[in-house]
Amino acid sequence: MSQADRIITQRRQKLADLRARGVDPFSNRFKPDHTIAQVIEAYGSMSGPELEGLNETFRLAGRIMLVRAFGKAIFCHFQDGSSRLQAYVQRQVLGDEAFKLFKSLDLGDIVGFVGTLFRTRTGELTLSVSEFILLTKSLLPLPEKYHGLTDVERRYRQRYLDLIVNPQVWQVFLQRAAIIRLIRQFLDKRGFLEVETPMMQPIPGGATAKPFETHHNALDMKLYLRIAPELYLKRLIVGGFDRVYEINRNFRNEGLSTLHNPEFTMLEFYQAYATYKDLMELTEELVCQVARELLGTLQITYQGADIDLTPPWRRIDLRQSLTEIGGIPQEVVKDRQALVELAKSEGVVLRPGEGYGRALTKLFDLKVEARLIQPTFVLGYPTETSPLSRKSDDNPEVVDRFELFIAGREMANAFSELNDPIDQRARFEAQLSAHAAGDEEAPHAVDEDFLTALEYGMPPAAGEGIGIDRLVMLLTDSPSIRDVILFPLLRPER
RNA sequence: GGGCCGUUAACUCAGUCGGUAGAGUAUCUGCCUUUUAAGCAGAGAGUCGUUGGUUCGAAUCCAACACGGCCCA
Repeated sequence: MSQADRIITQRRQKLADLRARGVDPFSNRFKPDHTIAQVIEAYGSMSGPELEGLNETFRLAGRIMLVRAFGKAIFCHFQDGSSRLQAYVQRQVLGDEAFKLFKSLDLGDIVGFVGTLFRTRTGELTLSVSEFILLTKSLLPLPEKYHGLTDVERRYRQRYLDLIVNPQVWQVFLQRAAIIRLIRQFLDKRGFLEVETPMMQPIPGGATAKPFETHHNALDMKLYLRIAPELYLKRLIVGGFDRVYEINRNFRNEGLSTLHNPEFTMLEFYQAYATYKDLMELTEELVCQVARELLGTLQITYQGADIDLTPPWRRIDLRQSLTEIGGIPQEVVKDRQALVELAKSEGVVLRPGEGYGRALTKLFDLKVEARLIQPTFVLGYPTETSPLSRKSDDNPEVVDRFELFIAGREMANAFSELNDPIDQRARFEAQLSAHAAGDEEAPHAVDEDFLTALEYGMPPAAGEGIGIDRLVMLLTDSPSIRDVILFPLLRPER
């Protein structure tokens, strides 16, 4: 018999023995009156004599993580969802039978304890146990007590195990929740209304990406998981909600990487009577407020790089960045033909209908993006690659748009919204021909209802999307998007 | 899709020139009432990712495949 089978057999035997003795191995008759963190918070600084003078019993519950057993006494550490505490169990106190039962418990079992607080010889706050009750028998052995679980694949596949044995992982997800909470507070305070718009859409719009397809049986219709909420949020701006936001999942049927998960969380918000310039300031304030509240500083370190979030952030024109940062001579950047040739020589594949604009943004991805470590707004995006953005009043070839880069990656994308329905229709139709020419990322149909909404009149507005997962990566110094998503997509095991 | 790396006991990892499997933790047994990855003594525990190939002999060399990681597209 393999060791694994043997351990499972032993534990199942213990389970049967417990039942035979009338002990419920999955009892739910114990209510803790404190969390461990509450106990540490309230009593962690008291001296031994002060603790013993308390004359108070505590009811605590948690999973047994470490055991140091002697002949007639046992020390163990147990943890709940807040922290970890030592318990001291003595035969003299519990009696022979209960002590023997406790000795038969395994690492991983969940137990309720009743006891008083004291300090051990080494000064550790400890619960002196007068009673205990088994709450859940664990049938599988935990990973090693010291190294925890390091196998990256298992950590992602069995996140519950990762969380049990690697408490530092909690921190990231607690911080993730805090970041989202802080963003909500920030936006709520500024009069933004949180809304929920369809995740299943008949025409996937608002971005260029390959969508997931699904099917609704009763209506016998094809639906797509949304690639962005944009077109629905703008309908709400038409409807009169002047400030709206949504924090929710988008789905893109693309590859996986340390920066990409097929479902990811996006904040999108829209503000009537604002421009993309207003949103630059708002973005600075938002990110800085979150960083200050979360970390207490604007000087952060990401994977060894020092990043200073202090505003104002650098603003640079796309073309200028190609020259100043990407090292492409100004004459080449200005020369449409020469730039397209350069892009091709760098391996960029231009599809029918794509030209100078696409070459600009692709060369930016190749030559500039990774080098924008400090927060930088990039401006002057080509109209060709920005089908939902308002054209610049000064130059119709570029749009009123920025992207924000921090730590060499895109963190946000924002623009003044195109609210001219005639222009919008023309741009949709250009996308349609791109789709017909084989571009799977372009929408397959014109969203007529969205155009109808625009025809009723959408007030001038600006909108922005911020990738929450990437923001969380930045603020928690996490190298992979899988470290900030509880259950990242993995290929099934065979 | 391409390149590189990884996959050995339940966990964390060794394994030299190709000679037939090791440690620590965990588990089980015994001793032990202030331990801190407790200690001491003993025992059991393996489809070396899978499939083929080379060889007298493969965890080790070769190939394909699977899953994962990093980088690139």
